[in-house]
Amino acid sequence: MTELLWSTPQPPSRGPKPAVTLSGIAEASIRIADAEGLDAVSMQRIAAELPVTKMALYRYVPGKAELIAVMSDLAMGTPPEHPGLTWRDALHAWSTDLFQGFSKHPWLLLSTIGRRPIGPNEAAWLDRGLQALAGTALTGGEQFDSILVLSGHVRTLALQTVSMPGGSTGLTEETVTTAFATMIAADPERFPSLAAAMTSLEGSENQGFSFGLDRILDGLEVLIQTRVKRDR
Amino acid sequence: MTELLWSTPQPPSRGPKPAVTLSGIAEASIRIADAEGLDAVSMQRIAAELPVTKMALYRYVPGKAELIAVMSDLAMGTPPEHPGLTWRDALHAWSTDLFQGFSKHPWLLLSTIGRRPIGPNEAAWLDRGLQALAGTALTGGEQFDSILVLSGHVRTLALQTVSMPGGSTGLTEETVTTAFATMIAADPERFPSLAAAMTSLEGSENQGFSFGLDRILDGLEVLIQTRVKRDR
DNA sequence: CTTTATTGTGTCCGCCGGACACAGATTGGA
DNA sequence: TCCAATCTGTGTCCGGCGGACACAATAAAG
Repeated sequence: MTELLWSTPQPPSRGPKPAVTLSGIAEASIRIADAEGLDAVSMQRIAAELPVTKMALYRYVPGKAELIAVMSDLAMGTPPEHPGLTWRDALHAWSTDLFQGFSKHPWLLLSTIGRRPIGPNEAAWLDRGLQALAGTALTGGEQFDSILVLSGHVRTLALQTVSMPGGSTGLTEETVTTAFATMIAADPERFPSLAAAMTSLEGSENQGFSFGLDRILDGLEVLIQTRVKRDR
Repeated sequence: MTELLWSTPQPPSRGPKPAVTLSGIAEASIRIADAEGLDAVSMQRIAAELPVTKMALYRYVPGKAELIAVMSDLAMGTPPEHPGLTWRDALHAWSTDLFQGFSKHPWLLLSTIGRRPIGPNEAAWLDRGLQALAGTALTGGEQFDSILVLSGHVRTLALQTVSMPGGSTGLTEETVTTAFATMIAADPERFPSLAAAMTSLEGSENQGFSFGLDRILDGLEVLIQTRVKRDR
C-alpha cells in the first residue's frame, strides 16, 4: 500500500497503451469528493468521469482504500513556505495553512482518520511543522508530540466548522445547536454548568480556532522557556 | 432525530407486545461494535443477535444513522465525578476519563465524527467539563472552546493509540511506522527536519497524551492567571 | 508472423440500507 | 361476545456498493 503512494510506476513496454493514469484517476476522485462529498466517490462514479469502465480502475489500484490514500495525499498538496519566522509564528502560520487545506477539501477530514500509510505530501507537511521547532530545545519526541497536538486541534476545529457537501442528512450547524439548546433549556438543573455557560454565550462570536491555537502555543512557550533557562 | 436520543417512548396500548426494546437493540449493537468493529454493525448482524428479523428493527428506529447515534450516546455512559479538585486537576481527570472511555469503545471515535445531534450522556460529559471551569474568570464561550480543545486532543491521541477491532486491513502500528521510517530514511535531505527528529527518537517512549494535555493546561493556566491579575 | 505481456470489458457474487405489502397479535369499544 | 382499530414482525424486492474472474482486444518483442 505504501508503494502506490511513494513510487512513480513505469509505463510498461508491451501491451496496449493505458487509457488513463493513476494521478488522473486520483484527480477525478478529488473532483467528485469536492463537489459531492466523499460518500459519492465510488468506483462506478469515478469510472463515469473517465473513458474507462469501473473494472479497468483495478488495473491501476489494488482497491478502493488505496485509491483513497492516493487521492488524499495528492489533495493535501505541498505546504506553503514561511521563512524567517520565530517558531511560534511559524507554527501559527502552519496551523492556519493546514486549516485552509481542510477547508478546501473537507472530505480530507474523513479520509485521513486513524492508522494509515503516510504519503510524501503528508510527510512534507509534517516536516514543515517540525522545521519550526527544530531550533528549540525540545527533543525529537516532544517535537512530534507538539505537532500532533496542533494538527489535532486544527482537525477538531475544521471538523466543527467546515461544512461538507453531501454531509449525511443535511444537518445545518444551526439546526443542531438550536435543537441542543432546546433540550438543555428544558431542564437546566440537570446540566447546570452547561446551562450557565450557554446563557452567557448569547450572541458571542465563535473564536474556537484561534482561541485554542493561542492556548496551545502559550503552553509550548512555557515549556520552551523553561528549557532555555535550564540550559543557561 | 434528536427525539430518539432524549425521549423515553411509551409502550403502546394496542397491538402485540414488542419483542425487543430500543435500548436492547442499542446494547446488541454495542456488543457487536466492541467485538468486531463499527463496520460489522449492520442491520442484519444486529437482528441476528436478537429474536427478530432485520426489518423489525425499523419499527424502533427510523434508520441506521439514528441507531448509531443512540448506541453512541449509550456507550459514552455518565462521566465519573471528581469533587473538590482545582480546575486544573479536574480537567486532567476529565480528559483521562474521556480517554479511557474511548479506549473501552474505540468505535466511538468513528461514530461521533462531525455534525450530529448530541444526546444526554454526551451533554453530561460536556457539563462535567464545563463545571471544572465554572469557578474561573473565563467567559462562557472561552469555557466551551477550552473543552473543545481538550476533547479534540483526547480524540486525536486515542485515535492514534487505541487499536480498533476489524480496523481495515489489519495494519499494526509498527507496520505503518517502520514503512514510514524506511521511506524517510531513503532520502533524508527531502525531509530534513523530519529525518532529524526521527533519529533523535530512537527507543524513546510515547508520551503523546500527557505531553499535549500538560501543554494545553499550561496554556489555559496562563490565560486564567492573566484574568485573575486583571480582576484585582 | 507469432509469441507474450498488458489493458479494458462484461458478468457474476455477496452484502448493504431500506421501501412496501401483508399476515398475525392484542386491545378497546359496541 | 365480536368486530374494528392498532400495532408488530416477516418476506420480497430494489438499487448500489466493492470486488473476483474469465475473456477479448491490443501492441511490442522475437
